[in-house]
Amino acid sequence: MLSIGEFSKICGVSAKTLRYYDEIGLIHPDEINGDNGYRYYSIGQLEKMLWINRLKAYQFSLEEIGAILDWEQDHFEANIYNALNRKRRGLQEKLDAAAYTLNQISLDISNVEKGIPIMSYLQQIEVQLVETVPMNVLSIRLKLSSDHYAEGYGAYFSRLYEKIATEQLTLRGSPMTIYHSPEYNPAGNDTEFAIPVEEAVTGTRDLPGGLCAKSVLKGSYTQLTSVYAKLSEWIDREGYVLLKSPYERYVSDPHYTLPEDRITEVYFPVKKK
Amino acid sequence: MLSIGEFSKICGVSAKTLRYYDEIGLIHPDEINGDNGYRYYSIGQLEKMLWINRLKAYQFSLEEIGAILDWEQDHFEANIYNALNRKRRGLQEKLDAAAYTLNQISLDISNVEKGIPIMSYLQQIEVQLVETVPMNVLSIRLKLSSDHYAEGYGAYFSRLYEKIATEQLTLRGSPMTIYHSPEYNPAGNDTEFAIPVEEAVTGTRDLPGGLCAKSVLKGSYTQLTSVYAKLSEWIDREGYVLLKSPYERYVSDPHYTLPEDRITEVYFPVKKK
DNA sequence: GTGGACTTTGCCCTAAGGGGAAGGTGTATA
DNA sequence: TATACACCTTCCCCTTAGGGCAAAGTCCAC
Repeated sequence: MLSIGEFSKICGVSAKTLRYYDEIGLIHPDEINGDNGYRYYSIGQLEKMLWINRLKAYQFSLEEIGAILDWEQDHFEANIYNALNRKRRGLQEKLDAAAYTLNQISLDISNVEKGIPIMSYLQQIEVQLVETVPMNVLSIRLKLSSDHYAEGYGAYFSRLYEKIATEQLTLRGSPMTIYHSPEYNPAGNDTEFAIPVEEAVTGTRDLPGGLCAKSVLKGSYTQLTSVYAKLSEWIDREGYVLLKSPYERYVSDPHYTLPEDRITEVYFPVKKK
Repeated sequence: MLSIGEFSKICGVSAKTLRYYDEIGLIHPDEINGDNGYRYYSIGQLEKMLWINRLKAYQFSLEEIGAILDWEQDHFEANIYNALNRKRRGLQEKLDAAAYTLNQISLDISNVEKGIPIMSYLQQIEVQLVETVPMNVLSIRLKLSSDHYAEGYGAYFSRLYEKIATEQLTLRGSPMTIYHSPEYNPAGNDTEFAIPVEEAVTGTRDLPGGLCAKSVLKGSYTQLTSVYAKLSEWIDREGYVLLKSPYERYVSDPHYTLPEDRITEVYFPVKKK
């Protein structure tokens, strides 16, 4: 039997952590001295602890790890296979995001080297005043959390496209999303996915036209808030006022376009103050 | 002026977060209504908020961001240049670690596909019983936190090598570290860096030889705890007992060897029970 | 027998907000 | 003008995965 200190040293896990894992039921010492409460771990528990460490390295939460350890033997292989694959996809996404961030920070650094102020890219965003025409759109409106936004984009637009295909409707433009939420909420925003179509059928509604401040974003969606800020600043400076929910028009399909090549139009419906 | 909800929507930051940033002094609303406490943000504050968002994306902590916002104009460029470069290095390291983890998980997945149990790699670790000879070692012993371990390795061994060079000592083997801590502690472990030399001078000590259980690790140091576990299991099964602190011998220099090609020997000084 | 090393529980703390309650306020509409 | 409802406020508790520290008890080697 190994004392908590010995077990700790062999596994590279602090004694505090081992007590915590005992508390949450992840790994209980094989034996606890009834008199003094001293924890004693068996040699055989080392492998379990290594397994926990490995799962931790794969960024499973302790709760997930607890569930994995509880899995029965019979479906273990299929379960772990699925869990590892899911986690791999998640890690890959994080890796891609990190690579993107790294690229961004490198651009900022080279700008600083050239003496270009970091936030000066805002000045490059151009705003025009346009008159949009009314449209008939097929749409779904729902609360969507921002971290599921990418999936949602695919899921809901493809549902709309499916309907357009099966009901043989006539496509009239690029897909759009309209943001109805009064404030930004990471847990879920009131979002409407819409695609312009010719026919007025159930599920379609009229999207009124009118005066809009418009900007075109070339690049990743992470830059969208900058465009929003720029548009807000512009309508304020030019004496306009936001009339209703902003919307975006996706000129390039994100499924077939690299983030840096995407073109997105942002519309702020406005009127003169 | 923008209400907290409007400001929130434009910046993509929740109202809750804005109140929190107000509380910690990161960004105060330009105006607060004295009667009802309503927060009102100016259009001009949008750019500051975008800047904060950008720094957050670069994984600066809110505390760091607060400090950056407080920097005076005169040294701003040099300061931000250094800060961004530091952060870039940090992100790159995280990226590399994530890539390594991703590779590991992929290996595990392919093992599961082949029906090989994930933890079966432990069976591949071989243990031998060896008799080590006494050595004279030049050493430094100190508390070293595990996240500074890699730097420490470089710093302390190079200090030892420098002394060997300046005092013209005779090298007698690969560098080693001896782990004296009774338990693993992420905040700092009692670690001794040692290099065998011929001459007994100040700063050297005798490293007694004796019976050892020994394993050779080929690969990244992240696998070290597995070797420790295997050695512990082995000495228990074979009826030995750990006599004193384990130590490692770095056969390949990590500066010139890729993680997957490194060779490290792990010694557990033992005696028959 | 004693000293020092080891272990126990208990309490508070972390970063960056999220959730929800209770209550006050602004404004569009009937 | 009354009202409904959307919006805003503060307050309090909760989250992850433990770390730090204190007070007290215990083990083992000399």
